[in-house]
Amino acid sequence: MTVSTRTKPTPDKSSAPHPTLRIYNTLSKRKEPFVTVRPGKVGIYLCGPTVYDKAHIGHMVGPVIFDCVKRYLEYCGYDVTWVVNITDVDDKLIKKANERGISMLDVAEENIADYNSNLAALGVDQIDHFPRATECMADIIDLIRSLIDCGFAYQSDGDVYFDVSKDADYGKLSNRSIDSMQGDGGSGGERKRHVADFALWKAAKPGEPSWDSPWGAGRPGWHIECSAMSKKLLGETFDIHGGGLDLVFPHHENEIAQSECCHAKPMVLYWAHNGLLRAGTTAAKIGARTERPADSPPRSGEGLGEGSAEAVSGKMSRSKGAGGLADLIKRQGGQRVRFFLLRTHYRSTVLFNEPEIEEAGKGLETFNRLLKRYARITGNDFYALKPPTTREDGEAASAAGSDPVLQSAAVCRQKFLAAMDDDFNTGGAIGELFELAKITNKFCDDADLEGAGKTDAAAIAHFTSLLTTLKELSNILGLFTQPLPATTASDDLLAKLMPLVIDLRATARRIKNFAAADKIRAALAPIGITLEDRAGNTEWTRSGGVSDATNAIMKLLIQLRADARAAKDFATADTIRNRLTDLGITLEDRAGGTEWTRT
RNA sequence: GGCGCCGUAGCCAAGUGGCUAAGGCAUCGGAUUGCAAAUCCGACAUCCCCGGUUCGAAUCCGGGCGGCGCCUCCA
Repeated sequence: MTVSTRTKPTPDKSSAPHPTLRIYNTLSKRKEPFVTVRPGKVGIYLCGPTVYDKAHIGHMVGPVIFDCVKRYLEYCGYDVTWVVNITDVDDKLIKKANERGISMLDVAEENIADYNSNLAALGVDQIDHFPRATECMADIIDLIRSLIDCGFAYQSDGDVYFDVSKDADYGKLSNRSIDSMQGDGGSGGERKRHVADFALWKAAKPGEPSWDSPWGAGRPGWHIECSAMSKKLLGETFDIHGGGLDLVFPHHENEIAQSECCHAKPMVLYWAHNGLLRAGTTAAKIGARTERPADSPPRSGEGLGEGSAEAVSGKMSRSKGAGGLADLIKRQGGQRVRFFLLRTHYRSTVLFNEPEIEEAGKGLETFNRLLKRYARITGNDFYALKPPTTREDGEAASAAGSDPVLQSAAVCRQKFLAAMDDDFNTGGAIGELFELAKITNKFCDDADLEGAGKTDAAAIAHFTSLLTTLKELSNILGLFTQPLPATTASDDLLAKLMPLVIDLRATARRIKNFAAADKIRAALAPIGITLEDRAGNTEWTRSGGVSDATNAIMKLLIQLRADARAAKDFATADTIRNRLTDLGITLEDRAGGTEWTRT
């Protein structure tokens, strides 16, 4: 019955196992020591999006984790090639194109642009190849022809189907048997020999985009493109194949069937599947004030109406109303979203809701403050530090010091790497990053680096060493790789107004008018601005608060000027107006109040 | 029905046989501060329930209860 001649993976052709790294393999359902097909080289293939609509946050889980996987493997000394495919031929794309009266390609281009900008915002910049199905037709057709020649596929009325009964191993990834396959076989079921057979090539229907083939005009089935593209770019057997857990069956099962029947050798050494996102059970989200007791069960389907941007509970998928990734990034910033995704192990289900991202953001601020502290103390830029880029160099650098503080940093580094070695446990690794931040802050405090210790060259050198280790490790996670995005035009004005506010408060403090000083600080709080008094100056940060902080600050300044005038403190009132004038802002006192304009 | 995952503090989340069960958020003390913020110090869980294996289990096995995914397109 079966003609499969496949052999088991051949370890003798693989590299020696990495001494410490283990990866969970969906195929074996256990963690395995990491070996590669070719010594020192790693090929990674990740199933990318079908670009029929804008991306949602669920599409970012795979890219973010594999971005870290590549960074880590390169850090460990491997030469990594990472491929993410784009499916740009598909029923849904055709449907969307027809609805909008544009071509399938235009739909694809639009959504690829959206996908790419989302990747960029999350700092995913390690992808080497973005093959598209429409650009690989020749490879796809070759593979189908080869499968027909070998007897694993058959033509049927312009379609071509894969014959699962010829594949003895069919079902090994998703652990199911052909006999258990049920259903009517979906569209084209009557043309299949077995309900589990799946299309390799679909005959064109009138008006559909199509390509010429030995079986007539048509287009490829969903699964074949991945077999063809991975073969083209990574070879017949490659190292890691990733994708969402929801792709295990049928997509990856069918990829294995196609590739292994065609090549008579294993397709992939490690199947690595990321967990899926689930919408959180708390309702809090923009525009929806509904509160629900924490122990009250979510009701399926709630909040999925037209106006709802996100599902209240349940799986994150387009059909449930997930979406608006670009808006989410606009609100929260890409770094927060990346950090949020990395807090949890990639194989876990992630409960997604915006308050959780904000909570993650609070943790992130600990690091951003430490980076600013470094700049404040040393005058140097954290982002310009040049840490070791390989595990080997890092090992040598961290072994150098005998100082107890540097020793404890070395322990953090080791635990961090141990976590990454254990199936890329980014959550555990981030814990060590926090530990390292605490050690570093404590060192600053103990050595009084913001005071008398500022001139202690040895202490500053240790401080720099600690930050360098932080950079070495955070680079692996793709965090703090570059300064946060530049401010927008309105933020730009805000940044010019704040020194004036801070100066006014400083003056009040100098003359011990703490009531006035505290009034200013209290007024900033609802705007989302926090002040931090340092030796010599005051720093401010903004998070959350009102949307138009600039306008709120202007209102505050106008009020402060009015207060000063009422108290006959014309010097302060004039200072405010003059400095605003210098910033290009004109105040106009009218009967109903003071108005401001930008010139 | 078939296949599979999960249940650790108020919340998020590491740990999957053995030192005091990481870390974050929140909360409460303390140091510091004019007061704050930031930072540091300290407090805060015996791991869903029952039984079993073991010198020893959150971690392995069995049985419950609860939540979730796939089996149709999905990252």
